[in-house]
Amino acid sequence: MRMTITDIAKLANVSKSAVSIVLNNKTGVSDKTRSKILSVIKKYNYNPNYIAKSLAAKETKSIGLIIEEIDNPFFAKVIRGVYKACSKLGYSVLLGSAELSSEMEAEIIRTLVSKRVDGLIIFPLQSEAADFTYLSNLLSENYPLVILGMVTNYAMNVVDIDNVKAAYDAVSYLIQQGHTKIAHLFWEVHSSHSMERLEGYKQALIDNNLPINKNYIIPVSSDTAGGYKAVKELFSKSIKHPSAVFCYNDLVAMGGINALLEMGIKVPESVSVMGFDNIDFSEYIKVPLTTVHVPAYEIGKSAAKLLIKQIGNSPAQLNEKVILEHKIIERESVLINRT
Amino acid sequence: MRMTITDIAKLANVSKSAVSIVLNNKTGVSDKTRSKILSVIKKYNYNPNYIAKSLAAKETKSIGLIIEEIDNPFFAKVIRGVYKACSKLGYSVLLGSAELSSEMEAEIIRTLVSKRVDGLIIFPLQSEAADFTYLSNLLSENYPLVILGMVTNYAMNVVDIDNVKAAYDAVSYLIQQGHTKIAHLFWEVHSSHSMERLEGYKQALIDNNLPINKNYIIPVSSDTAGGYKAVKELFSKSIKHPSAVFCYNDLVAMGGINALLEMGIKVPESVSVMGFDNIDFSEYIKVPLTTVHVPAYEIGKSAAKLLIKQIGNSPAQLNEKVILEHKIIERESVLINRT
DNA sequence: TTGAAAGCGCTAACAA
DNA sequence: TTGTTAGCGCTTTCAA
Repeated sequence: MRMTITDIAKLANVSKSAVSIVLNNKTGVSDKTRSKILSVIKKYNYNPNYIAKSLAAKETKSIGLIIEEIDNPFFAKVIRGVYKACSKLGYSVLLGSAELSSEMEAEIIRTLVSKRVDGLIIFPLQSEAADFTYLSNLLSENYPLVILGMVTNYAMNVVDIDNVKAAYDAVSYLIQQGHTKIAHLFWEVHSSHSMERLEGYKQALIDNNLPINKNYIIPVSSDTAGGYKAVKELFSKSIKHPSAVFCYNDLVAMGGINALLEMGIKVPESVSVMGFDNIDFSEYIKVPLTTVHVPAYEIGKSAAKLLIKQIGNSPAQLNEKVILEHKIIERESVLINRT
Repeated sequence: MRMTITDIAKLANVSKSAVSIVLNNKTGVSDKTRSKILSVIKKYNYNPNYIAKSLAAKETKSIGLIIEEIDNPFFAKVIRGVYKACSKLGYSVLLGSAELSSEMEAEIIRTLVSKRVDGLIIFPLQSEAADFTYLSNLLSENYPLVILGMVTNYAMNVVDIDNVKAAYDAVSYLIQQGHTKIAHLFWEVHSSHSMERLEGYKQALIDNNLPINKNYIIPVSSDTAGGYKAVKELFSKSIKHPSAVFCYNDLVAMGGINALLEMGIKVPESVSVMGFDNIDFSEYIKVPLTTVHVPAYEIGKSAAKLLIKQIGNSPAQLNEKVILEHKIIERESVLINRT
């Protein structure tokens, strides 16, 4: 059987509390006792039961991280950032992947809360049905929470970029390069990122007195297949083709470029495509991607730091917004206006 | 304050044990009692404390997953597979990323064991110093364990492909295409994958009566930067240049191709390059990658299933090997021999 | 079918 | 500075 604190106490001829004090690096025992206990611990390679400690101390030093798809490079970076900050600050991370289902998301939250994570970082999905009721429960309990996206109507801690602005900047950039017919492949899932990027797209068009063409606003899944399919359809329709397409993310853009190339349409000579996220691979693809850089790793780190700060922060519920900077990365998928 | 099982018991006028039975879907209460308890639980939206349950029941329904780099697409896929299988079987996953440090790895194992995960899936790093002593501890405790790689001298559960064979096949393929001067960019970290792929490379050369040229065996970091750097150096040396390079993984291959292209060397016309892993992006890059497919997602899933099976499996310690199939994926980075 | 009680391995008052 | 004791919120015998 595994050793317990009681065993150690007996072996060292001290009380459990003395061992507990030593284990937690607190003051209250003499140096002699401490070193005696320490040596027993080392000798038997004693590894404290954190479950028992968690129950007694009412904290688990674990947080939950809920994202959509683990193997999406954007989320992978976020996860890494969260993990990095957490491990530095002594927290473990329990992973949750909702895979685009908000019921799943609610379910995951339930089990993680049940497992008493000290706080939660959530990339929120907004379905018409579910909305944020499950989040508002947590909020009303004062559960430490950081959201990776904007949420209206609730005061929450958020860490994100300004997606509206970023999309606005991206589309404005396209307009500056002389484009007037710009399509947008937006993420079909009703999420804050999806909606905000769409909004930024529209706003840029409006501010530049360009018409909003419904045929140019196309819902896609957020992966290469989504971009591929949408572009194939769009460019085989007998409508006036756009000269540029602004994509929800780099994956969509990659799929789109492949479709274009396959149809014999040159990128960027015939049509420009703009991505979003600046994932690691965006510079290695056939046409290195012009995109907007989203500091995913930093988002993860900031979120974790903010969360842990809030966990420490007495019962106070923060309402802090951390908005990180985005940046247009010029590569080769958008034709530069040389006029 | 949060509700406890005692609260629910009082509210429903029953004993704690009755509530416990209902909570765990066991038999031993009448339907009437059960539904009464259920309604109270629902009414108050009671969420059991899994920490307390874990302490009493001596299982956490969590497993630990320790890999090297979260945002490496190969590991991301493995993580996804593990997560998928675990969530289906009612387990949570605690993430650990060792970031190439075997001290880190040992440390992570320690905390995860302390948090009493029911089992561990580990992609093992082998440093000369640390070796597997920390694993053998777990083994001697009969700790449920699955290793994502081969380990000699210890009987362990492993899930992996046959890396020696896969590398052998890859290099043989290159030889079939007429290559005789084949370089290998191998992962500088002393891991089973690294060593086995190197071995397969050598064996293929030997079996085909080709010399092993030390100048052609180059240690690299396992990312694009590593491949880029190594190729730049190799092809600026005044030695006979290889006509093909077999890379530790796709990332290395991508970096290598970029270096080649930058130097004005055509891929595959002048030099062929072969990857390993078949990550999602390998088909989207400038020269779509010929590579060996590693079923990362399935590896993750199998590992999780095997682990959970072992967790259930009384005190028995298995020594099961699950070797998944690899497969050469022909794309465009290796020139096909048309003779 | 029910309930009482002991115990899981810790922490944290409180006394000594 | 030490040790004793009462929980933390569950599960699980064991009687009733």
